[in-house]
Amino acid sequence: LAGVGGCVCRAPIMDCQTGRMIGDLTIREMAQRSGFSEPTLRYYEKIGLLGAVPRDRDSGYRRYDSATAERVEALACLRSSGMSVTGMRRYVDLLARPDAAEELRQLFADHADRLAAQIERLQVRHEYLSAKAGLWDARVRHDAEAEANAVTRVKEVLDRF
Amino acid sequence: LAGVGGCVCRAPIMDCQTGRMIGDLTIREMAQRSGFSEPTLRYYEKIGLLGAVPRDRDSGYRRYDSATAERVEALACLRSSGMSVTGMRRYVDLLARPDAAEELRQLFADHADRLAAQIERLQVRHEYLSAKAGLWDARVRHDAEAEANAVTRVKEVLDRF
DNA sequence: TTGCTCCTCACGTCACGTGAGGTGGC
DNA sequence: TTGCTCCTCACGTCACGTGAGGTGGC
Repeated sequence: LAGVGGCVCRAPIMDCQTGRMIGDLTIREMAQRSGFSEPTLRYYEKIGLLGAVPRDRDSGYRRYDSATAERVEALACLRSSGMSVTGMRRYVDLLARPDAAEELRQLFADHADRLAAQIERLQVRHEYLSAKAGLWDARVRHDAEAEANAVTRVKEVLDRF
Repeated sequence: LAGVGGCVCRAPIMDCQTGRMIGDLTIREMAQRSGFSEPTLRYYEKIGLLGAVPRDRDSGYRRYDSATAERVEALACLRSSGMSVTGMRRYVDLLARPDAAEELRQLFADHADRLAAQIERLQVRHEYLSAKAGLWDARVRHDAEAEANAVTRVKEVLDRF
């Protein structure tokens, strides 16, 4: 993609080298970008979360265009904030409705809040893990004072759960 | 528990009102503290992750003492940083060995790093979700300028994945 | 020919969730 | 008696993962 330069048009354009539309992604690329595995992408398509994913004329292979890729990335954010597949299906259904802007706003705002709360919990857990690492480090070094301090630190973190 | 006050001893002591050892937790309390569901706690016990959970003499109900509760909380931190059940079993096995301090230090340090990386990714996803909420908010308000700004913001966040 | 990526379809797996049927103290 | 929490055990479910068997361009 780098070095193509000079193209300022927005319409899809063919890459002379690969014959693929520039910007379209293979399933492997889509998996890496989104964090979903390849089987998961096929699974989501099968159960109707992605609609019709475009295919390469010749090979029949999936080609994720920018619209599909955008949807996949939105789903990845919702999934990683703890939304179930049922919840994602609800999102996709809303997208198909022309009058659902307010519901969509609400859905994203809710999930942003949920994710923020989850991040806070994970930060406490992170402090716990590093306190535990410190504790075992003190034990490895046979440093009784550091161990006592680490024990105190672990207990303090536990109280924050 | 509040109002018991005045007790500075460390040994378990019986609560006159409930007949339970002070500090011991029911399965419901353990579930709330750890974030695991009750079935999950029973499941983990069944597959050997918790060893022998103490039982109430009379009722036969589970009573999570402080040692068990500490283990459950450690497992909760490892689980929420993405460790599999197999990984948690490895942790439990290390705990049983007297010479595994270095491995345990490494295990916690690794998982602290992993969790830190995960938190960073989630923060980007959070920005994406709130940018999307802003986008749909602009659409609800029919504010074309805000919508254009929101589109830009969403694209900027996407580039950070 | 080898190696690589992709395909479909069926079955397997992981980590629980649920529900039936039952107990024991206020 | 009712309501509440807890129990065991079997089966169900969710969200994929894996593996067999096959294709198509370098």
